[in-house]
Amino acid sequence: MDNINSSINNSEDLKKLADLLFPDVVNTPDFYEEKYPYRKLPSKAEVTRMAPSPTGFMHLGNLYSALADERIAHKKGGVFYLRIEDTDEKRKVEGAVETIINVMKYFNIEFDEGAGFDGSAGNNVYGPYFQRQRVEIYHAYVKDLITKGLAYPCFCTEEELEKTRQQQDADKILTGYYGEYATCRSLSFDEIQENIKSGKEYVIRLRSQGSPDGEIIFKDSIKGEVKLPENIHDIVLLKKDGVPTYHFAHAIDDHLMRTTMVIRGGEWLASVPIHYELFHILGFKMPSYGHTALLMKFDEETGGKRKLSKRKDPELSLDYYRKDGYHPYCMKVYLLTLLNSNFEEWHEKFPDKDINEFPFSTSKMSQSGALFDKDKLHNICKNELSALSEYEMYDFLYDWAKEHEPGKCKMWFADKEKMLGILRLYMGIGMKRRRKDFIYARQVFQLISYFFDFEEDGQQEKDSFRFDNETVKAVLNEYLATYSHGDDNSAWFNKLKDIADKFGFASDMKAYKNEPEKYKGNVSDIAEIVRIAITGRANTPDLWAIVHVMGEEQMTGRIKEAIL
RNA sequence: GGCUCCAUGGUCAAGCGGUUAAGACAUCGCCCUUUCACGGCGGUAACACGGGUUCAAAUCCCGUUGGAGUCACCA
Repeated sequence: MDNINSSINNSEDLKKLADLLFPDVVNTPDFYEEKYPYRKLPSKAEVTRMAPSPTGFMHLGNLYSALADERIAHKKGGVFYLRIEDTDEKRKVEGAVETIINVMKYFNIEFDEGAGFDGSAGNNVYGPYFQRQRVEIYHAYVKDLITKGLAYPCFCTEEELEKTRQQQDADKILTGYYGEYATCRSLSFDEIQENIKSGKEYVIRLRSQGSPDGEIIFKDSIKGEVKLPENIHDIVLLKKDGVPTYHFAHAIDDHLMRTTMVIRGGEWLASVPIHYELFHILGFKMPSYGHTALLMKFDEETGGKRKLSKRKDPELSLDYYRKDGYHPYCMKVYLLTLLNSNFEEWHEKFPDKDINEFPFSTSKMSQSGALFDKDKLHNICKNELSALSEYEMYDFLYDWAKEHEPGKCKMWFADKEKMLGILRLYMGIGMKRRRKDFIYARQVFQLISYFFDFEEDGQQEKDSFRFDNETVKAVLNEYLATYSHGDDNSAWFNKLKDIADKFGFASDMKAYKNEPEKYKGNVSDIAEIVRIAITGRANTPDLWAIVHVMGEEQMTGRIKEAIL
């Protein structure tokens, strides 16, 4: 250990230093190695994790990579756990952990162990899963590193650091705390003791063993072989409050929790050298890493793609999708199609198979960042929703409405049979082919609103008649006069044809097409008048079916109202 | 700026040295049709650029350009 370039180079002084800094730490790394043994899992099973900081804000990108982690763990009987990276007090938001667990639950992604579990099931043997509750573990390892001369206290203030950074910037050299700029590297034991006695605050830094010319070649399970420079920075291991930085906590935790694969956002790729050095210096085996391409968003301002951002893209928050009532299953299908390029094909080939049976693979993950495409999402929603039964749809809508539109929920669900009828009609159940009108809950209720709040003159804009008032009234009066609720679809439509003939509209489309100038219009115009009167819309599903779902009374009311 | 990753239609993407360069979404047209939707058929639309290597390059190499990420006592 003579290449460590320490001013304190006899092991006795190092031991003294370690005891000075961490007098209360008694456990050694060996203790924890024994306490958290390797997991006994089926071969090829992977241990993955989701490790958010407790800001409580989750966006699509989080779900995207969590889904990858979850699939990888669960496809072969592995473990997927939740660890909370709460080392930064400033980020902490009350209730965030619950939010995270709930959101994940909403999207049907369950953790096997981790934060939020009480341990009664014996599934938290690798805990605690909150990093703030693990400081004694980190301290044990840091103390060990100090004993080995691989870490040291640094008393530099933030101002001093900032100053050298600016100087380095001006000199156009690499910024950071390394080599000759790592001034606290060479402090003697006495100097350190003096500083501590005088109450100076300090952090613990890594004594980096990397060389400026060094290169590491690392195999990323998504990106393939990546060449990166060795880390040479004496990065902070423990902040002045004794809490570890992300990098250090990551190395300790993923090792002790026996994580085998880390799937994380591509923004972490650049810090792999740090993690590489940390794992090696600690004597840990590295898990395999997969850095996902970041989910991008089209930026109106710049006209280009960019990473999803929490601050700028609230509409990509998972809450947004929950509020509008996007079905979690559809979201999952969409994310899966982005995640694995062959998923879409597989899903189409085996529409009845549980999507969890899909052979998910990191090698099929995209290299470049995908742009979030709402059109595609909507298309998937339409397809997936059209495959549900009316009862499944009913439950889904009810659950959503109860939570997000409690005021209208009562009205919508007052008559269960009516609602089921509407759903059958709009989903095309019983028809040769299903309709695909539904995208998300809020949109569904907009679509079917005329069954309910028509009279209340809702926000819904009504389509206007394309014929003069007189004609409209005459047609509607005739419609009412001849209407008989017992008519079947074709009898009903024949009456519409009769009305057409009576008022100079063509009842025969062919005849109309041949000589359009001979008529005022055709049956479809008659149907349109009736349709607008009843629904307020020029476009709806089959009118006869609508009338029979809403009932004669409501229909008659609508017509009369239109005649007024 | 340094380092790193990425580059096929508007979007997501197949492609692994020889293809008429798939497919999906979007878009447009036609058909079906009382409107809408569904469905069917068809169209527009791509290998960023420049050099190599090779009989042959979207595919391999180098450069350029472009995009993205990252350079904290944040994760």
